[in-house]
Amino acid sequence: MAGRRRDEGLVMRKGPWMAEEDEILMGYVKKYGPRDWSSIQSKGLLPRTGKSCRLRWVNKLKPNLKTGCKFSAEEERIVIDLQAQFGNKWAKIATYLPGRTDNDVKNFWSTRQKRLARMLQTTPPPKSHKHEGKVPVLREETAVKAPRLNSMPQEESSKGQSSESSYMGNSDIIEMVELQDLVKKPNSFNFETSLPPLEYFDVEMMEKNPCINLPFAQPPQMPLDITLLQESQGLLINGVDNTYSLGLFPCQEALELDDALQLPLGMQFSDLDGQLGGKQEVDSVTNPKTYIGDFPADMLDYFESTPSMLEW
DNA sequence: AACTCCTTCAACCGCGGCAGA
DNA sequence: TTCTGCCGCGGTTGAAGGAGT
Repeated sequence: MAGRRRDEGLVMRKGPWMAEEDEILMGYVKKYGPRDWSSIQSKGLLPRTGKSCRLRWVNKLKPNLKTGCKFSAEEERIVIDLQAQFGNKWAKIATYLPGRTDNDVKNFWSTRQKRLARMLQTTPPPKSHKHEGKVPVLREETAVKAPRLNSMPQEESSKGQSSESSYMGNSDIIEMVELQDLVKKPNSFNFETSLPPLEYFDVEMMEKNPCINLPFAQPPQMPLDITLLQESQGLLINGVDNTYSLGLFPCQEALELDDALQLPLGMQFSDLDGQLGGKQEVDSVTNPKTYIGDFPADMLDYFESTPSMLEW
């Protein structure tokens, strides 16, 4: 749908970029650097607005972009942490993710939010199951401490927060809502105010096992009885409760987690393996040697490059 | 195979901030 | 001080492709 429009007397092209246009734009940036975008238009090099050229460069042509590469677990964790801290400041968040653009982060986040919202609305009740009605969920009796990323600039963390994500605020504390309240009012909760931050749900695990993390889709019939020790609350943010993390755990942590989580009815952390979809997770948990190898390859890129590499 | 629905992502739009005239 | 133009950001849209039926 490469439409055209009149812009200041010139016919401006819109829509998908052609390879020739990319080449011209690359040539311009190579010669003049990524600036003065409007002069590309005024010089008649491309029938595109300066904005469009800049966007194309930033999102697709810039070197070292991880285009077409899914977000790794580590990147996902970083986005979650930073979104909690900065709110929807995608450009700022993207600076912590080498090779990712604000558009990438934004799209990733909205996709994730949609998935979460969908699951929270449509999760079917679990079929016949030996733990039916005894759903392990987190009970938010205490506020969960949310540690900051070590790399967080102090100057940033002392600043005011974005409007919609103030729960990390200056107190450094996420105030989780009382689960009982959610259970009482399954149809009246408000995404903005009533739920624990959506990003703290383990999306992948929830997709595989709707019964595990969704107390409100089907109110449990037994008193909920999982508490988090302070140590595991820290782990919760640092990886244990994050996507993929249950499958990435070395065995020692897994054993400790059994104790920390106080799973109901004699259930052990390792019992979750079956619910997590199979042997691969079991191996990952019980065999520390597979621990590192299970990380997505591109996660390591995070440690290999720095934001400065992307700067001109 | 055909159709529908869903997900992903590239690209556009509108707005606000900033700098220079 | 005001105006103007440019840049960057966040929100939104729509096409393309995949998944499901």
